[in-house]
Amino acid sequence: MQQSTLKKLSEVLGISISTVSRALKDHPDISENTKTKVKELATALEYEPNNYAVQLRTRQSNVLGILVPSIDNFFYDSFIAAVEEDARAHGYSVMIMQSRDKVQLETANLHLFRKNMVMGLFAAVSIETDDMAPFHKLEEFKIPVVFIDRVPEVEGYHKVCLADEDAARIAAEAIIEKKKKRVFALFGHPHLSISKIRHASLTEVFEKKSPRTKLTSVFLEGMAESERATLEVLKSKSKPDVIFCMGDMHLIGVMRAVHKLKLKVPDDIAVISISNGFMPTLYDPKITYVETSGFKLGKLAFVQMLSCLRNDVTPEQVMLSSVLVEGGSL
Amino acid sequence: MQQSTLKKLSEVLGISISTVSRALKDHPDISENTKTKVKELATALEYEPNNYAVQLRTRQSNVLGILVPSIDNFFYDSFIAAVEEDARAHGYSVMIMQSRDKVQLETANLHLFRKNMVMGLFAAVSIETDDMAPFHKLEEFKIPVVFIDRVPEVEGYHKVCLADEDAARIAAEAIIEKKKKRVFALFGHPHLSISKIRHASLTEVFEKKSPRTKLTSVFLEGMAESERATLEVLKSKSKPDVIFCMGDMHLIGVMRAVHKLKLKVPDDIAVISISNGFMPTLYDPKITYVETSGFKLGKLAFVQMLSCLRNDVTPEQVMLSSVLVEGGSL
DNA sequence: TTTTTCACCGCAAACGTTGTAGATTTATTT
DNA sequence: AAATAAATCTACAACGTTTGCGGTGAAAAA
Repeated sequence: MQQSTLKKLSEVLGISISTVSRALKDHPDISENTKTKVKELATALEYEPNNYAVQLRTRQSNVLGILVPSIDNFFYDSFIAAVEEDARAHGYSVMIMQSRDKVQLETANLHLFRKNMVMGLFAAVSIETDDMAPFHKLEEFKIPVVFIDRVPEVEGYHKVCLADEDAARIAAEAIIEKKKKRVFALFGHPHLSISKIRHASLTEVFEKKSPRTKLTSVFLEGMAESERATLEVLKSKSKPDVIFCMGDMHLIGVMRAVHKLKLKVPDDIAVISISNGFMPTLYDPKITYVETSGFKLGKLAFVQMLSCLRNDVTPEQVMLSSVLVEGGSL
Repeated sequence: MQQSTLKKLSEVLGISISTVSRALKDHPDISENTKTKVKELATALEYEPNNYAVQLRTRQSNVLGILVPSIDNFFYDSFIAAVEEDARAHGYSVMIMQSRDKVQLETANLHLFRKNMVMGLFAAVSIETDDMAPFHKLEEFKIPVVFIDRVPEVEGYHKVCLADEDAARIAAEAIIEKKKKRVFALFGHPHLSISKIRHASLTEVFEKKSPRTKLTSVFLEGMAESERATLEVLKSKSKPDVIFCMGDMHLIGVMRAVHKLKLKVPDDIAVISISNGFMPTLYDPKITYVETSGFKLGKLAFVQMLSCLRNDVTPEQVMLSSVLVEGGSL
């Protein structure tokens, strides 16, 4: 089975290729008569413009890139789902790549994005990322980059992120409200701004509003580490009365530790997390969390991308506000 | 900033475009001398072949399509992660689309895949899918389709799926082993072969090996439905002593119901599930499950795809065997 | 010396599309 | 009727690659 091409259509109708092309695009130069004839044949022969030829000619790929640490992640997959949905609706395709938190893979993927001439890129930086040069390279090629969630700390980039400061503040205030005094807080990799900001905000709120609260912070990745650290601290004599989790992975680890020690939530130990919203509902009682929706972030990032593509003047940074969802674990 | 092209390289070196092209591909016609000169300049000028031009010329897109009901799904996202990984390693890109379980979207996406000339497609059919014609269309264009997980029931397709029959059998035998007598089993949409097969297998094992077991089966989608149904049956007088869940979503719903009624697992009620392996570890005690790894399925599907692409003779259907992972909920 | 052989390289035609500029026909004006 | 204007269409050259085939020069064989 062969592809239909403009040439084929033109041969059948006995008119030139350019006329066919224009007829299909409703060019004013073409008479209504031939337009309808062309269009009819086009649908009959299931003509589809060859994307690759179009792109070669117009240098418009209509592909958007998404670079995330990993696809199989509660937060990023809902982000992707959101972007994919909107992209499709606007005639874009998406090309997804994973950095697996390796800067080497990240660079390789950026390279691929450039090679495939994506028209724009959504990116969450890897943990290892230090040098922004590979990203700059894209901008040299006029490919706008919108950073999401894990954004670079320095200025000069488009960023769409969660209101990290806010989220941590809300959590801190909820903890203070409940008169908890010994907080154990788990954060992600200290290299990420997202961790730093949340940590700084949490610390600050306690210092200002409840200076007598004892806050112990740890920075670690993944659920296994979180479980280990939590077990340790829960068995120590300065046992906390509330645990704050920066993300789902921390929460899972924490809850495993809590289960292992047969502690009751929230009586023996209170728990609060920042989360996409799914994980917290799996426990009993449901975990109280500050919502940070990947889906909403995707929607927001997409409008930002659109205005970048249109070369609109855009705010450099937009934030997605957060809200406290009470579960019963605090 | 401009793209480097063969033309540019050829102009700098004062040789023809074709020589440059061949030099970069180690064509035997080209002398070592010019080869090295060309290659050096190419790296210096960061030459990258224009994908779209290559594809236009060679009609090889090196893109593989993945069509799943949704990306934000424990099973499919690990499947995607696996395929993406292997694809990248073999020089393919992947293009991911979601059917959202709507046949209309599915068809539209198949169309897009064709338009983008993917070289092969991994597909899990939507719940609504009845007519296989849109898939046939792809094969008319010589695009091999490898169905995964949710595969069509009829013959004549490449299928890579979980050993559904096996998985259900293993679960049934585990239940019999524990001398449970009143089974409440939740399955997915009755339209999907995956539901039918698992249901048939479970039923058969009980009939053969433990005819006195009372099995109540329901077919429903999603966690809310599962929760509702479970609550109902747990409150009824013929309360089951074990609940079988066909998938993670069922499990979550079931566990919510169990939590609501403050039942103890496994003493008040035992639970067993078929799962990717992540969800079951979140509960306390961990849920006993029959493992069905999306990641492994992805790896398996990829080799199947490779042999399809090579036009090897291939088994029509390959299965991924399952294994019981004991948690403590049974 | 002439012929053959080879290693090396260039020409030119595709792939399917779009845009510019010009060609043809038809309608309108003088 | 001739000249101008408008409507409709066509030719052609790109975009960057790949590839069959033909051409060059020099070395090897005659």
